[in-house]
Amino acid sequence: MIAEVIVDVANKEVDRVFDYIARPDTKIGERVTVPFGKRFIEGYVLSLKETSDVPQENLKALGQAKDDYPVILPEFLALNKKIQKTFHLRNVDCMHLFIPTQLRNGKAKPLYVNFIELTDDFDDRQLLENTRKNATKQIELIKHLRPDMMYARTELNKKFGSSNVAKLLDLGVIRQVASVKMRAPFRFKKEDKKITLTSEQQKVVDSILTEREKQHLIFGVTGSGKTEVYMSIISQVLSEGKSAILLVPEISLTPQVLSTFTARFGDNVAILHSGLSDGERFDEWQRLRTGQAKIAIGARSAIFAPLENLGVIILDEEHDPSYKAESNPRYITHDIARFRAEYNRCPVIFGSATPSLDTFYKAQKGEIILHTLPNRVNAKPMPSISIVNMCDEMRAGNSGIFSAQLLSELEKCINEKNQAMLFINRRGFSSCMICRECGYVAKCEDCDVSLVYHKEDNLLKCHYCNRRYKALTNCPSCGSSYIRMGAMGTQKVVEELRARFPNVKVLRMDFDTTKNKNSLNDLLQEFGNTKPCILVGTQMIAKGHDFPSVTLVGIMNADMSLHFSDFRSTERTYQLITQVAGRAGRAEKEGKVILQTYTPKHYVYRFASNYDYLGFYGKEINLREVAKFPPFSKIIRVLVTAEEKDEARATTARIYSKIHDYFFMHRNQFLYCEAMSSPVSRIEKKYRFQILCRYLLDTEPEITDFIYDTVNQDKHTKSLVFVEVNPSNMS
DNA sequence: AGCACGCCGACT
DNA sequence: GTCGGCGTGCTC
Repeated sequence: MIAEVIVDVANKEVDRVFDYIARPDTKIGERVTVPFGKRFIEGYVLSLKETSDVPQENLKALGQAKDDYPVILPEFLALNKKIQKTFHLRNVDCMHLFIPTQLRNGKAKPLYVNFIELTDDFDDRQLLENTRKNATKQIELIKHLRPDMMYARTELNKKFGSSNVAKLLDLGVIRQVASVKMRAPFRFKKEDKKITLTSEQQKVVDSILTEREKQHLIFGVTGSGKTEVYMSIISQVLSEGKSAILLVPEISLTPQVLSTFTARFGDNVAILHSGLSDGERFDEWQRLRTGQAKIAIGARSAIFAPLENLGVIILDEEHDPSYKAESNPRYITHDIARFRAEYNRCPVIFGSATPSLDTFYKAQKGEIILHTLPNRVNAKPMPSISIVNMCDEMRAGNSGIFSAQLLSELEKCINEKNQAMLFINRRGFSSCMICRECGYVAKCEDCDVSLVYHKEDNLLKCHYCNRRYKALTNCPSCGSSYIRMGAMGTQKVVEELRARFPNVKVLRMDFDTTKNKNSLNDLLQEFGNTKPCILVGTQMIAKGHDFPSVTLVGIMNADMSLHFSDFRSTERTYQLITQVAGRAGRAEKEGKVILQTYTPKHYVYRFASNYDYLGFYGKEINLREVAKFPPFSKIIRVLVTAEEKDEARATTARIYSKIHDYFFMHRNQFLYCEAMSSPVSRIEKKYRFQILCRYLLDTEPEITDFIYDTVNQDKHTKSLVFVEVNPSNMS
């Protein structure tokens, strides 16, 4: 027998199948050691076959399997091709997605814990003979131990003293057994709480369960009880002996969310997220792999949970950007979910209060079945959103960062001993030009996206067509010289708050203050227990935390994400506002949202403040269609980086000329194709150039493939070349 | 990626 | 004469 093996070498050159003479017991999907050149490396068995095209004398024998069972499930081997093709990933990188890194690094070892039990032939007489009468602790210990029970040695050491335990071990009264312990990161008591669904929720559950082989979108406002729908569907598929995957954005993997699920499903839940230690993560993976746990809950990468016989895959907060892996093995979780669902013939459920335009567009076309939950379970209205025009504030002589209205609401909130959250938009601090008096924002005349200021040549550039404009010193609309790049830090806001409200606790939550594993939870706990209190933070505060005492939410600079030079910026802004607003008035108290902006007339605010998603969608999808942006086109960015500027430029030019030839022959499908220096032209000592293409979707796969092929052919250089599809971060 | 072979400069 | 620079070529 011949085994087809993928070797674990991250290089395009060797990223193909190598044939080896198989062992009789070789299993498909196993991790093996193989002789490769002069050394021994790790590989994965893709398949077995009878004969090889490679001359017999060149074949080497397969080494030993590295694990007790094949680590890669048959499903993943089947999906491998599909994933590779859609995301143009290397074979090895796919394999790495399928198995936990801890296993590869050999870092995950089972945790052995020493247990103590009574020896079999133990009897009371022996006890009395062998222990001194005054050894009270030892006698106590023996009385404590029940036959047929095991006790963790560390516990006994603590209770009775380690010397006493050792003494009894010596005497042979008790003995020690080593046993593998599963490190369970979060365990909550299972409660038999019966959930009752509203008729609306029940209808969604029923209709999804009758259309099992389809994709579904649950479009439900904040508080409409999507979680109950998920749990109900998961219960159903579990009762059929199947398994389930629930994906949530990393940031919302809070103890609150986890306890909801573990309370319902107990040990059947395995949790995969970045906060776990290597050992914990590996154990959770194993519990899934061995069938001890049938529900995987986790962030993006949990889509690769090693579960067989899937009954449902759920992506909660479907619009969340974290579902797109932006670096190294780049993939879109939605697509992987679809592939797995097709393989398992089970439903995929996307859930969101503000679905991404891509997903909602598919729902409109009928590719995805749309379910709507328009009402909140507690029937409370959403908090009111008032829009404050910061230009008016400026003209009225208030050049500070807080509007008069926000200040007075803050005061009121504090006096009533409630809590406030101030949200700061950090996205796109890489500078757009905005007039602080009239709200004018420099935009490209051809593309209707904000221009980006390039410091090195003092120009404004459009990232989508490369058109250049002179940097502005005065506002072209009102003549004011108050035109500048806006960026506001959490720190500054906190300082100003402390100065204005010296007696009020102000907490800061951003990337800096939440680096440690537990600091996020500590911070949230502190916020939960302090009243009154103001929490200042970025994106993070927008998600999933329930604080019943928050009655005021301030959005400091709503524009920032709006004027980011990205065709999705309006969509993002809408989602952010809705999400942040949802933090106010969660319980009995009524909530209020103050939204500060320099461009109050923008349609996104009108729709967002009325919670009118459909209105927003209609307007936005129209604009996308007219301007031929995704989902009506595809944008590809080829990024070239190199230490030497000329090297990078030359590589870019070489690739560009090939793509450009192709572009000329297929003019009708392309919208444009340009080479330029990257917006941030140098990062980490490397010069960056890019080629941007935008094309219609008709003949799409061929163009995409062509671009990837062109890039792949250009090896031999010192440049690194990356291809990105519909990139959202263009620095 | 590694690790070989391979063909040219400064050392005992 | 030899040790060693890293260019290029192969790995079932």
